[in-house]
Amino acid sequence: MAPEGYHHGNLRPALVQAARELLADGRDSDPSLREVARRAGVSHAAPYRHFGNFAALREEVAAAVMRDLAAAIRSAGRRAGDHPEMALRAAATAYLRYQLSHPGEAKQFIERNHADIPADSPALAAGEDALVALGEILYRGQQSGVFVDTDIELLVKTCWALVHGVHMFVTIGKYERVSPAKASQLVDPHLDLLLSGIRVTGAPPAAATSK
Amino acid sequence: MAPEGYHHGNLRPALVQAARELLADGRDSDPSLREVARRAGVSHAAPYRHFGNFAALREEVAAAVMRDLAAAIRSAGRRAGDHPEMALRAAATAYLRYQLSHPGEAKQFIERNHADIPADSPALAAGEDALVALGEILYRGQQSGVFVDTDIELLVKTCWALVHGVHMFVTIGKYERVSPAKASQLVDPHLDLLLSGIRVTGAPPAAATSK
DNA sequence: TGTACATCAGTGAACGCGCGTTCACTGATGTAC
DNA sequence: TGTACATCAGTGAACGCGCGTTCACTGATGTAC
Repeated sequence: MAPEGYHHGNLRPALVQAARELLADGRDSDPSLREVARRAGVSHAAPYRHFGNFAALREEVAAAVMRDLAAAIRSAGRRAGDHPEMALRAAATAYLRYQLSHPGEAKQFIERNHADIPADSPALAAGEDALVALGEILYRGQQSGVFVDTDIELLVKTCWALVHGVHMFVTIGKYERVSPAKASQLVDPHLDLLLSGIRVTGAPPAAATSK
Repeated sequence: MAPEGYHHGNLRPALVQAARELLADGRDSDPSLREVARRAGVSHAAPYRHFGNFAALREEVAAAVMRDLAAAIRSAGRRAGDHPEMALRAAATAYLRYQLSHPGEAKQFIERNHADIPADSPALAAGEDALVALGEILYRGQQSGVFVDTDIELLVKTCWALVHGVHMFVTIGKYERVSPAKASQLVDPHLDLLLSGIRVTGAPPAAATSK
């Protein structure tokens, strides 16, 4: 991959890549700077030639991961064709497929408190972009009368929550870990439910007063 | 709270309580054994009188938290009355209200990989109980024809994912953190959507063939 | 083409830190007489 | 009621560890002449 020797030549991206691999390996905790350096085959002081501190390295990892995730969602939606429902399914599947293909990589960055992240963070922007990509699909669906005409933010968050939750059930072991190619098999039944609703058609909504 | 002096007299539960408070305080990371002991006003060797190691203390914390969460969900569903939809709303609200009242407490235990937990773990059982409580509500709704008659596991996971996701949006700052009393205001719009579906009634489902 | 030298990406030792755990101890408690 | 003593919940010092960061260094690279 990269030339060996005293001068690595390509250390900065190699460190980011090493960190991503470690995230995938270690199911739980964050890799340390020293682990990342070890993985990249370099002394633990070497990263300081390329990053001011470990936080900067982590931030670059976050940005790379979130950009990849956002791109996966966006391009899946694009490839899916004109029907908004198919695009939604494709985007949802792309999210889960990314998570399955890159286990442990994105989770912590998706769930980071935005208040802890500088407003100009590329990772934050990429995360926002992923939501926007989903939002565009849903908005298109609203415009063409396929999706209900409620608050688009509510719609986006509902869909995101659903897919995020499906993956969570995989990570905690309540869904069997399937190959990324089969991501849609996990997601589709949930989407069916969300698309058509869980209340039986014709059944009366609950009275707003109770208790 | 507990008698002061050389002998604490009530240290075991005090340590669990201290750990829970630290989870709520520290937005992100786990408290250490030494932090917990400090918080309880005791030397860092004292916990070893009551727990074999730190993992055992953490496990007891997990069990206490998950039991409280499960109880909150179950009792809310019970209090909500006969209509399954109201019970579902109550349970969902109870989940979110618990998370808002005890910020940071439950998250990591909910998301723990079950494979890492001994099968006889009380924390695991309590987490399972929370899902069962939700499942009972949904099952009752199916029996009385209010909820669609699909796989109950799918129904449970869909609802859980939704509510879990709503809370995630709070923790990452994409929903304003409201007081626990207002939990239902956050959850209800999402439930409305899930109950009635996001596909416009009468709009044709997407063709199964695309691309 | 060959040499001198500046640049700078790497090294490895050292720092101070907080961690989980152990251990010999101390002192409060409560029971036996 | 008072004393002797066993129990055991606490203490504080010590351990070895991995961490992020710093620093003086070394050696590869590439440019100037």
